[in-house]
Amino acid sequence: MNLKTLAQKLGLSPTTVSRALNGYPEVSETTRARVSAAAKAANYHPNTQAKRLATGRAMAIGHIIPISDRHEIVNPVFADFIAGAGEVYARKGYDMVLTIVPDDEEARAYGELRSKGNVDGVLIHAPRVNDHRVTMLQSLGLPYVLHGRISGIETSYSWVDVNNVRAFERATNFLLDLGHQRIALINGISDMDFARRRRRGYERALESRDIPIDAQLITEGEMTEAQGHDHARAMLALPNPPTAFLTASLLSAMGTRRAVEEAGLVMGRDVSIVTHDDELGYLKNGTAQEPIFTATRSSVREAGRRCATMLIAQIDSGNRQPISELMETVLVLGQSTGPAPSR
Amino acid sequence: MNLKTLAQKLGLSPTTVSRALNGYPEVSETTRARVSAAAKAANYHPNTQAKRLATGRAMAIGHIIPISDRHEIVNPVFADFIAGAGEVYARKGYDMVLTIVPDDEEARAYGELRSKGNVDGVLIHAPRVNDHRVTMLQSLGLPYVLHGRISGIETSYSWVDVNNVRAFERATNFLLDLGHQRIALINGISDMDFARRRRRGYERALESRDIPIDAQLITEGEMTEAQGHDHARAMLALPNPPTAFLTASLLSAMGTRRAVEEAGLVMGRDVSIVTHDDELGYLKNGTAQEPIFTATRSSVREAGRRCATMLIAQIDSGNRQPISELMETVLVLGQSTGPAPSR
DNA sequence: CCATTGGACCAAAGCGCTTTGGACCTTCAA
DNA sequence: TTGAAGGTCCAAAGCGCTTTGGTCCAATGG
Repeated sequence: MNLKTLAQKLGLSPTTVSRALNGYPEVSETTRARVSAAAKAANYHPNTQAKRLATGRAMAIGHIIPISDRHEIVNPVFADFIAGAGEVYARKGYDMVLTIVPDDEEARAYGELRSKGNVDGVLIHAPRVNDHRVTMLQSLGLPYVLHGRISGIETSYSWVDVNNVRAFERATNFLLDLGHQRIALINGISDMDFARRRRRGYERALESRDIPIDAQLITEGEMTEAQGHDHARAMLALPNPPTAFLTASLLSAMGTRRAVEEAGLVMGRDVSIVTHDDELGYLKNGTAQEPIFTATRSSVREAGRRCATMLIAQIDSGNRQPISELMETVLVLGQSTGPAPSR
Repeated sequence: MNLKTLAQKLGLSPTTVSRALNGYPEVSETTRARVSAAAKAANYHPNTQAKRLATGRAMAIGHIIPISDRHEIVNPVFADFIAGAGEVYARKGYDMVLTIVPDDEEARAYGELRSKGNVDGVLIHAPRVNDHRVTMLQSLGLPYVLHGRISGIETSYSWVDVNNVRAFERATNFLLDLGHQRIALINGISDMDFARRRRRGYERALESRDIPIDAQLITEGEMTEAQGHDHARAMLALPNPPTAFLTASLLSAMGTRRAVEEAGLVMGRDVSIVTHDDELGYLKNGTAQEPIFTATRSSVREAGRRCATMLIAQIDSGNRQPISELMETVLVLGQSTGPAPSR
């Protein structure tokens, strides 16, 4: 079933049918009703490719996922982000196009997406410090929104981000207020912009209380359970071990807890843990009422929604003025923190 | 830059340029070389929409992700599967189109995808018992491949699946061989076909040794850390607690371990755990050499690759003959299992 | 020497839609 | 009564590609 046959069946021209279905004013309400009824009855949906070609709009948003041996971007956070963005796309009639690409071909992939014209814009994941993608997209003229920001770049761009500095500054202050002096940071990969910002927040809190920063208490890496465990275990074996941990993800926190318990310590009494919680769908921090870990919380799915909304707004309006949105975290109290143990 | 201007620049007709770039024989090798050089120099890529319209092929595969409050399909397994499939798509020049849809609109979404013509085929995730999607797709005439199978359906269809029955039968036998008699199964949601099959494997092993199946030792649910923990804890509190657990995912296994340790027991000595391990990128079962959990292992990313390969083969060949592929698991030995404790 | 073959190219139609630039008719004000 | 205005519809020209059905010319075989 295509436009032409539908039009014939109705005794109308394709023009009129198209206009009726697309809500143009120059068609009487009675025929519009007739047309939409017939379209529904025939289960007619305009061919996407034809529509795209005619309008010059792909009605699709691209997500490029680099894949490498060293580094996993296909992570739980990504899945939830996608889900959030996808909700918005579906509502707005956009498709989501995912491209998996070896990370050394990422630049080429953006260029191709652009020149082949199969997306109207792209969403940028996991920006790194000094990330080159923004300047590349700028020169390509392809609309984009970043999930995160890029330290050390001067061009302005559109982004949605969590206030990571503030989140980790607050979390650190919270632990300091509980009397902890030896606070460890188990961070994400230092190359990642968000990790850099979290560290800054952590350091800022310590500095403001004149507590020296101990490099031994700061580690970074892929945010897995094993990482949390291994790093925490190593730090707990120090002559002067930390009494509190700040971790960058729930998985790291789970690993940290395991190390704590293996050391014969009790979480929340001997050792406190504060983590960042992305509110992933299948990886919950206890229940909403009773969190296990004290955590800085911010829904990554909601971030996905906002990124998508922002990008579509930019595309639809044709406005290339960079805009941005900073999401604040909440600090939820769980069972993993308590006053620093007295020596 | 489009075909016409490129052709003009070369002093050729669009026909010839198109043919040169698409490898048709009726063009001399010298002009072909000239054309492809010019195309590369001009960074020319044929417009996807136009190509699709002209060829009638979307060069895209759809994945429909239902989303609901009760049930999370946007899970870690999904992300890795997507990554595997996406690798293949990229290599073959296909796009991956993700559609996030409220689960009560899933059927409509398939129909729309079909009639709007934006994909050439779909990959079906997480089939449930008596899943209706296969019959629907059959009647839509849209090529598809299932990741998993559907118990209780008689029509034949194409699928890629892990031999879940065998995997869990072997795992159970392994525990039985170690002397365990009280073996618990912490399963995925019973509505899921894979969960049904795993249970069957578990029960089959027990039956073959005349060990009664104890309903108290079988639970099901979303495969999260919390589920593993809560279910294991409850079972360990039974008057006659299990000495071994079979879990359906690494997260569940981690939760189970936590419950074991909370109970003051030692994993691998007092309580054994065998889990299924999907070899997720960011959620590893220890290292390849030293697994933490004894596990039935099968890469879900590889399954994604095979599904994609199979689907594309079907689409390209036009062959609608159902085909299938059964992947066997390996049973890797970790530190989580040991002989049953003597009373 | 002529008909045939095959190699290299091209004009034009078509994919299914949108959109421009009318056409036709009714209504209304002057 | 007439011209303008407005409402409703349509024919046809694209969008950028592929593909059908050629043309033209050189080579080849009888």
